[in-house]
Amino acid sequence: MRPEHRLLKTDFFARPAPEVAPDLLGKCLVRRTDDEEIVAIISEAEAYEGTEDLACHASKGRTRRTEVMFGPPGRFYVYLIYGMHQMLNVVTNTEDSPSAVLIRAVHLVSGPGRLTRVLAIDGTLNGLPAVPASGLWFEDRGLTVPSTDIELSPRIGVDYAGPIWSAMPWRYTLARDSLPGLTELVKPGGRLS
DNA sequence: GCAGTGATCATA
DNA sequence: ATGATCACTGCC
Repeated sequence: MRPEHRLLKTDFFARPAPEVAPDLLGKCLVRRTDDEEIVAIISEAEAYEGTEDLACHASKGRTRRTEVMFGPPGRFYVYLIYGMHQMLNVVTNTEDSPSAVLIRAVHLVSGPGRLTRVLAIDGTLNGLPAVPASGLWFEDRGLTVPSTDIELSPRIGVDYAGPIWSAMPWRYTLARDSLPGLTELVKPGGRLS
């Protein structure tokens, strides 16, 4: 990791999910396995905040699955959905407010299920801290996303949470127009690579 | 529009 | 033990 590739540390994640999620847009998700290192620019994220938020798994209480969200921020919350797709979240806020941000899309990959497949993410990462030693972490590579490039909309697939929580505009998407310029920056040979 | 696929959790 | 419920994707 080069000096200007700043690892996002615990304090970045120790805030409410609706603050962390938009700040993650334009940040990099870096995956290192034995073979390779893959860098992906986060282009879509959703906030799941606390026990009040009926769309948040933590609203069901503290169970074996949700245990990670009740722990310290900056750890991965990975779970399997529909028997097929691994979902990648990073735990946010404090232990008083179990919350997480779902990484929904990265540039050139769409959908939170496809991105975990591409990045070789599965449950073995669940509960691990987002640091290089885990093989998966977040970096600030100097890209700044103006707030005008961030689109807000309701979270996907959470109608069961009722009218209030399902309508909450906690899905943050990087506007399509702002993407091409951003990828140039992290390509091999690009200014920031 | 809906099948596929399996962990998880409440109910018993 | 059993069954319902999924923060999804791809093919019809």
